[in-house]
Amino acid sequence: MQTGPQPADFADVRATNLAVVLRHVRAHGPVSRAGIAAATGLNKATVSSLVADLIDRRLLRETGLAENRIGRPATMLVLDGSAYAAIGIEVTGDHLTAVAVDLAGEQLLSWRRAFTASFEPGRGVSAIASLAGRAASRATAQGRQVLGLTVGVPGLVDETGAVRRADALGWSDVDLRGDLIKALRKPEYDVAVDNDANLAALAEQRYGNHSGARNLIYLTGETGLGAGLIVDGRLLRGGRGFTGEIGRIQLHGGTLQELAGIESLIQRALPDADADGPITDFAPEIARLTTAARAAAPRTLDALRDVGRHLGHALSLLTNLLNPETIVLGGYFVPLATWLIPAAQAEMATHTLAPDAGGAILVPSVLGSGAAAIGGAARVLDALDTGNLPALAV
Amino acid sequence: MQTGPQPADFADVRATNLAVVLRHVRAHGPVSRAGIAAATGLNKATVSSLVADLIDRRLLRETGLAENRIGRPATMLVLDGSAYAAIGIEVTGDHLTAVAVDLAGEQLLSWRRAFTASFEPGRGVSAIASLAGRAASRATAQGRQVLGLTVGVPGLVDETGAVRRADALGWSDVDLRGDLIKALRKPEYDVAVDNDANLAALAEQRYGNHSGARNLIYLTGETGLGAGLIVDGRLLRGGRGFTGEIGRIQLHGGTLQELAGIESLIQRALPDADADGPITDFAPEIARLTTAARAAAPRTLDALRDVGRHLGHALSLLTNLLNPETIVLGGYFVPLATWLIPAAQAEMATHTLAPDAGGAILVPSVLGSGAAAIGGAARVLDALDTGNLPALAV
DNA sequence: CTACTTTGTTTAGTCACCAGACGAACTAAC
DNA sequence: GTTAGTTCGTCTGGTGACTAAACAAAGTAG
Repeated sequence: MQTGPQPADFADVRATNLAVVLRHVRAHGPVSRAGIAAATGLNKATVSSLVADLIDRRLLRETGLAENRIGRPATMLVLDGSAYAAIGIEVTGDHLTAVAVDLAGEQLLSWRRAFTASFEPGRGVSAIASLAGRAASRATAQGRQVLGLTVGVPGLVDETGAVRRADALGWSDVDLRGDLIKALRKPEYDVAVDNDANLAALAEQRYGNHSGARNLIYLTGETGLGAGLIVDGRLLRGGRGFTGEIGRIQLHGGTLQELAGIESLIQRALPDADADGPITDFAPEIARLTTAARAAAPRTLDALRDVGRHLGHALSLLTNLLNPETIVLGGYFVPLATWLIPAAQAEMATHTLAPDAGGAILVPSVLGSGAAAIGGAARVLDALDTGNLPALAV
Repeated sequence: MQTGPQPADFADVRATNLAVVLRHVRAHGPVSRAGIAAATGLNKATVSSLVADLIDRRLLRETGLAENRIGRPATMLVLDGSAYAAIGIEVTGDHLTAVAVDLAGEQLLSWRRAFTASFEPGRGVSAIASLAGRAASRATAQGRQVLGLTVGVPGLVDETGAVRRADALGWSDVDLRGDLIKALRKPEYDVAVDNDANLAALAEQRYGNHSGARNLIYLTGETGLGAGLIVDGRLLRGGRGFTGEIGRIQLHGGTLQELAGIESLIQRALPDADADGPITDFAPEIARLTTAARAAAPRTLDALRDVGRHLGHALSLLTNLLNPETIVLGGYFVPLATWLIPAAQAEMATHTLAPDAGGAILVPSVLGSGAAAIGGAARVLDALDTGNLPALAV
């Protein structure tokens, strides 16, 4: 039970146990009521009552199938993904990604469109709201109730959902959550705004190769460099909500953003990088970079090794401070992981304990470029896992 | 309510609400039953029942005093510290500190004795057990029930209470908790072992000048250099429990331990420091150091400024990653804080956001040298605050 | 067809909380 | 001094959620 100042009552017991059953079914495939009772320690009668409630809420479904052992056959229960949807939107300097996910983890839609932050937040907010509105309409048209929307932004987001500072977008002090709620005309679903690295970490925890890890760090490799920190099973937020600002940390030679950011990497790894003006679209540059790396171009390999070392140094700091089990590289680091990871691991090994004594393993993300968007949906679905169920449909 | 796999039942509701009442009385001085009900939202009848239970358990006490407002006078309730005691022991390279604290925060005893780790853990364990046993006897002789014992060790302690590695003691793989339980002949009270920085952070959170802070970092300045990290109200433990190993982090020029550890500071700040052999007792050296600093000896001031800068650099990393509100300097850093803090703050200011935008304030500890011992007792008492009450006395 | 096994529901009981009534104890005012 | 008003804390009855145990349901084994 929680340590909070709030007292508990029956509703809390019910919510907790509903969540226990829901999580158990999600984690342990098709199960019978009796199986749930045996595994959770709840009484059979209680499980029956809880399951009936969850079926009413269209969160569980009976599969007609019976098991073929001795005794009365069991009616198996599985997650019913079909009634609800959660929407996540990721904002970067050059595009928006929207995804909708159902409870069973099915991806209902995955949209990507160009986006220009353009130093004028008003239009940016309109574009985000428009995309969110269309995603919600699509989900509704498919007969699904939208449970919530989370927008991931590369920058500092405070606890009220306001963007205090987002260099990659040129924004500061934009009440994104408030403006979105206005633009969406007070939707009945939940609206939240969070840092992109935080959401990507949640996505990895729920859907990644190392899902369920209680200690996981996600390192974004988008325009900015940020970290989402999950320690002891919880996402760290800190005093103002500004955790994981790893790009800002000072190493010998500059900040990590300067030493190992994507822009710096491109400029050092590609001999003919455009010297004039900022890069507006990174994807083709990264493609050229991987080609050059595969061709073993010395300058490219040197730059990748160098960036890997700096990342490794920064990750050794994180490892000494937070003792994670898993570190996931995301964004543009994923296609480059083959070259970055060995250098980073070598650097980490010299400054931290060995993996068998509490060190961390370093892996590339398998979630693709929209990790933060998926994480936005995951944040919404996580609410169900903690007992915050949708009201009964009438 | 918790997200754990455990289902909830009535006992949990009761425990949660008992803890709510207990915490409220501890935080808000003498209160009446009606006052508790109004503040917590619990029903008056429920509060009466909870209070009766807590009085039976000798955790609360009625003060005969009545308030002088209109209406029926209230019978005020306060914490009853007299029935229980919690014991904390801090182990360092050269001494043991034992404290016993009651529920109301009264320090019942504070012992300090010499200790030699001597590369032979067996005798060290005996010495700790002997001290713990005598502290427990003393508390029992005063009519108090001992609720638990926590031993703080400068080093890596895993989740089972085994010391995996403690350089300052020359220990590795010592099952300290198991050995203590054996040596104390399976005491009926709870025995735990934890990292000294973790416990000191708990002590600051419960008893320090910034008590109640939800985001607080404690930096030890004993033989080793470690950090206790409290983020979002919880102490971070990480995958193996090895968080806060800040001495091990690599900065330009060496590890933080090498750059800003007490030994390094003494050797650089005192021109005539013993060059031969390790320093066995730091206290007199620190005293000489403060004298030299007050006399504005250039070499001393330079060394302090330098160490302050390195600490500031390391703390800027922590601040960017964890966004704490408060950072507390402990151990031998406390008498030197006057000279260390300005340099550290200047360094932090250049690498982090300004305090008004989410930065951290840096202060010396006010708890004295036995902070980890006090924290050991605090860990025991924290169990009460989360509903883990002692069984009813018969 | 009978015995056995396992599932899931039903019934009765307990426990903790809540709302509202009520007695207790005191102040204020006439 | 009596009466009204206020606040405190307890008491009573009611509700919701869990549990244990009995039981009906639906199969297998022989």
